[in-house]
Order: sequence, then structure tokens, then C-alpha cells
Amino acid sequence: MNDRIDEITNNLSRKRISESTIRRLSLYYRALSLLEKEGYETVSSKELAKREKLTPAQVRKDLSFFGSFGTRGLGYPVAELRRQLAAILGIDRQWQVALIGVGNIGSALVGYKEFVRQGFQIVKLFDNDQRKIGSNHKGIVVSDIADLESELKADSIEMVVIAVPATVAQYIVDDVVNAGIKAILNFAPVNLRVPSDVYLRNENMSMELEYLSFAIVNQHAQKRVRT
Amino acid sequence: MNDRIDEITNNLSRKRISESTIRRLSLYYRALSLLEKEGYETVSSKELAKREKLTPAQVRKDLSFFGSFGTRGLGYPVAELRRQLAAILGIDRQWQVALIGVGNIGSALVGYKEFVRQGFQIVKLFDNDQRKIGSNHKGIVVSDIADLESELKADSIEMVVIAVPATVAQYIVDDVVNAGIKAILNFAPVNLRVPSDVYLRNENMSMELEYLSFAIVNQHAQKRVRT
DNA sequence: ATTATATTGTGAACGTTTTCACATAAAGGT
DNA sequence: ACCTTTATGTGAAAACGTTCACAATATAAT
Ligand SMILES: NC(=O)c1ccc[n+]([C@@H]2O[C@H](COP(=O)([O-])OP(=O)(O)OC[C@H]3O[C@@H](n4cnc5c(N)ncnc54)[C@H](O)[C@@H]3O)[C@@H](O)[C@H]2O)c1
Ligand SMILES: NC(=O)c1ccc[n+]([C@@H]2O[C@H](COP(=O)([O-])OP(=O)(O)OC[C@H]3O[C@@H](n4cnc5c(N)ncnc54)[C@H](O)[C@@H]3O)[C@@H](O)[C@H]2O)c1
Repeated sequence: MNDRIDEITNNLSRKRISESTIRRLSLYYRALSLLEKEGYETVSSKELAKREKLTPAQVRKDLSFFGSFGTRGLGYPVAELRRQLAAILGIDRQWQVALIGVGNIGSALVGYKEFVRQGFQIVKLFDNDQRKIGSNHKGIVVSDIADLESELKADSIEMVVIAVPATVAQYIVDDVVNAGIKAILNFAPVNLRVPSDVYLRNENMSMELEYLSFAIVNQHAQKRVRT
Repeated sequence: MNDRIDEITNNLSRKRISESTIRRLSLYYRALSLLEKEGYETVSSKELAKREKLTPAQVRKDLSFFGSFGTRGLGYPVAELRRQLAAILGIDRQWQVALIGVGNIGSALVGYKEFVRQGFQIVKLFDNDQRKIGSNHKGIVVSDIADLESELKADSIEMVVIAVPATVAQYIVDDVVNAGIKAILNFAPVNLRVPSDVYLRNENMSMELEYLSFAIVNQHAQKRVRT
């Protein structure tokens, strides 16, 4: 499922960082941003864990992969740890992102403030619909998908969000890969083939609803785990 | 992170089913739907694995938690296994879903065909904006959030999608829980508190972008795992 | 009927992730 | 200065998830 990430290693201790740890770093980052806004100077692993429904040991172990950020007896310095996590996650900078497929979901993503705040700036839109090409969405003019490769390069785009119908997603992703993009977030419910040096993440909303459905349907089977 | 699911057990062997297995069931279901459309009668664990980038052993193990669906030497019957998975996932029926917050992301979700195909029907919309209340979105009239509890009950809604600003999401979720809803899909980037008998899933798009960012930034540290 | 081939279902081995538990150390009170 | 409290950082243990490896069993060919 996560083939590519196996090669990702940590630059401090040469230990591989698990997918779960990376995802939790995002949670810590979000919690710390809030704590900072609330005026806290320090936070304990206990409090951080409580806020993100994790265990204190988990928080400490995750952070320990990257260094020693806390003070015994005191906790972690909120602002400083937030900055450190931003650097670790690579969001202490702006990423230039292009979005392909300015439809229902694509339009919703354009101009989403939270992305910008996290360092992801959608600066380019592509579509193949003549009625959309040339039109203005939140200040960005939609480009023709035919010009994909040249325009991605011209604007030194590093990440692409795919929001086209599932039927054409593989063709689009092939073009995106050919244009040299190494990071793709895909909303189409289809398993896309990419070379092993390209990072691909899928956002699959049906999967989350199916998880809920499974949970409801199977909860009554028996109440407790019985091996 | 997934506290509630710990209680979910399988009704055949009394073994707890892991979150990863449940998520893969969705992938199998999707692959089987496609295989059926392509006219295949049977499929091997090898082929199924290839299509979803998993291992054949993983596929067989996952399915074995729920029964014996295959024939040795032949593989799995495509149509039959798809039906069985639908029953296991609880999507062999229609779920009545309400959506709260008819903004950018909420509007995109209304009328999304894939949801309906998977058994999730958004039949009710809520908002607190007077300009939106009473307006028609893809055939559904937006209700006043003030009438949440009565309307959820009147239409026997079982699942709710939350697409309101993060600042108000906790209040909304409290009301939703009070109305007796047990399954919630949340798009607001905030950790919501719900009672332990309510299933909550979060869709966090920033997290996926941050994962990509981490992957790019950390790949250069070293190319290979060196323990 | 026999043999070759394909492929499942599953215990056991293995690897990874989480949790435990405690030595270590800073801060605050007396 | 000393004691108490708080809380980190981390090896080791436990729990969990994945892969291996093979017996079991079906089909197809001869
Ligand atoms: N709408 C949702 O709620 C939702 C939810 C989850 C996933 N998705 C997935 O996201 C994708 C987009 O969904 P949507 O509802 O926004 O669909 P949509 O039809 O509204 O938008 C698709 C857009 O892609 C454009 N497009 C089509 N072919 C193209 C091509 N070859 N090159 C460039 N652009 C092209 C279309 O012109 C359109 O603007 C789909 O794969 C869908 O399954 C949608
Ligand atoms: N837009 C995106 O691309 C995107 C992506 C991921 C997550 N999200 C999250 O989804 C949520 C919605 O985002 P959006 O961009 O659609 O925002 P939006 O402002 O466009 O929509 C929010 C909607 O909620 C309604 N609302 C506000 N308070 C309400 C209340 N108390 N009761 C009922 N309705 C209320 C508003 O009237 C509005 O229609 C936010 O939490 C956002 O962070 C958005």
C-alpha cells in the first residue's frame, strides 16, 4: 500500500520513520498551532496526547525519532516545537501546487485558506473543458490541459492535485509524471500507477464512509473482543 | 487514534478485525466492481493483489477473516465475492446521510454519484446561513440548522457529514450526537470529542499534503535504510 | 486413473509499532 | 541544601500486522 515511503529515512538517526508517525506529526503540528494561539508556553506529552487522543508515550516516542525537544519536569516549548515540526514536515516554506480538474471538488479546494496557512499554495489550474479554460477562479485563470507540461515547468510546480474523473486520471497522471512532478495527491477513486520515485497519496472519501458503515453493521456481532 | 474500533469484532471467528483490513476490503470491493464490469468470472488473489498494490497473501488473509470465498486452483468468483464484501461492509443497502455546512466542500459532496453507487445517499442538507436556508442544491432544499434534531429524526438519518468551519464543528457535533447519530464523517481540521459509542472518521486533506511534503524533504537525507 | 498445475486457506515466523516502566533530570517549595 | 513533584527519553516487552510456506484441494490434460 505504501511502497515508496519505505525508503524514507530520518536524517538524525538513520532510522526509518513509519507512516503512522508522520501522520501523527501533522496532528502534533496542528495541536501546537492551537496551543500557541491559546498562549501556552509549554506543553506536556500528556496534554498533547489528550488533545489528539493518543498516549503520552506515543507522543514522546514519535518526537524522540527527531531529537530531544523537551525539558524534564517541564514539557515541550510550544512555539519552538511547532517550528521544529514545521521544518521536519517541510512546511516551513511555500509549496507551489497545481490542481487539475476544476469541477465540483477541484473548485472547492481552490482558495482553501487552510492549505495556504500550511504552506501549500494552489497557483495553477488545468482543465480540458473549453468553457472553463480562460475563466477565473479565485484569481487564477484556468489553463488548457494541453499546455500541462510547459506550464508546470514554467512555474516550477512541485506538487499536483488530481481532481479529474476516474476514467481519465491515469492518463493525466502519466502526463504529470512526464512533466517531472514527484508528489501527487489524487482524489479519483482509482489506483494509479506511478514510477517508484514519485510519491502518490490518495484521498478516498467513499472508503471512510464504508469504514463507518462496517463499524455500525459489525458492532452488534459481539460487544467485546474474545480472541 | 482509533479508540472506538477496538470493540469491533467479526461475527464468524470472534477475531478483532484491524483498521487496515477494513480499509483494504474497500479496495477489494472497488477492484471487484471493475473486474465484474470487465467481464471476469473469477479472479486470483495474485491478480487482485496486483490491481491494488498488495501481496496475494495479504488478500487471502484479509478475506479469510470472514470466510472461505475461493476455490483452490481457480480463484474467487468475482460477482459473488463482490456481493459478499458489500454485505460485510454494510453497503448492500442504502444509508441515509445528512450533510451539515453547504459551503465549498459541502456543495461538492452533494450529488456526488460515487457515494450513491456505494450506498450512501445524501438526503438532507443543513446550514445556518439565511441566504442558503430554503435554497435548492441538486434537488435538496437546505434546512435550518436550528431544526437539526427534529429533522434528523423525522428522516431517520443514520450518518452525518460535517463540513462546517472548524471553529463551530464541536458545537455541531454535540448536537448531532444528541440527536442520536452514531456515525460521523468530519471534514473540519479539528479533533472532535464524541462519546465512545459514536463512530467518528476524519478526512484531513492537509495531512496528506504534509505527508507528501515530508516525503520530498526527507528523501534526500539518505537514499536507503541503514538502521 | 494419474499426473501436472493452479491457487486457496492458514498456522507459524517474522517484522513493525505501541506500550510499559524506569532512570534521569529540571523546577518549586520548605 | 534537600526533598517532592513533574515529566522527558528510551531500552525492553508486549501487541499487532504482514509475509512465508505448505498442506489441501480443485481443474485440466493425457
Ligand atoms: N465531488 C465529490 O464530492 C468527490 C468526492 C470524492 C472524490 N471525487 C472524485 O474527484 C474527481 C472529480 O470529481 P468532481 O465531482 O469534481 O467531478 P467534475 O466532473 O465536477 O469535475 C471534473 C473536472 O475535470 C475536468 N476534466 C475532465 N477530463 C479532463 C482532462 N482530460 N483533463 C483535464 N480536465 C479534465 C472536467 O472538465 C471537470 O471540470 C472524480 O474522480 C471524483 O470521483 C469527487
Ligand atoms: N474547502 C476545502 O477545500 C476544504 C478542504 C478540506 C477541509 N475543509 C474543511 O471543511 C469545512 C468547510 O470548509 P468550506 O471551505 O466548505 O467552508 P465554507 O465557509 O465554504 O462552508 C462552511 C459552511 O458552513 C456553514 N455554517 C457555518 N456555521 C454553521 C453552523 N453553526 N451551522 C450550520 N452551518 C454553518 C456556512 O454557512 C457555510 O455554508 C471547514 O472546516 C474546512 O476547514 C475544507
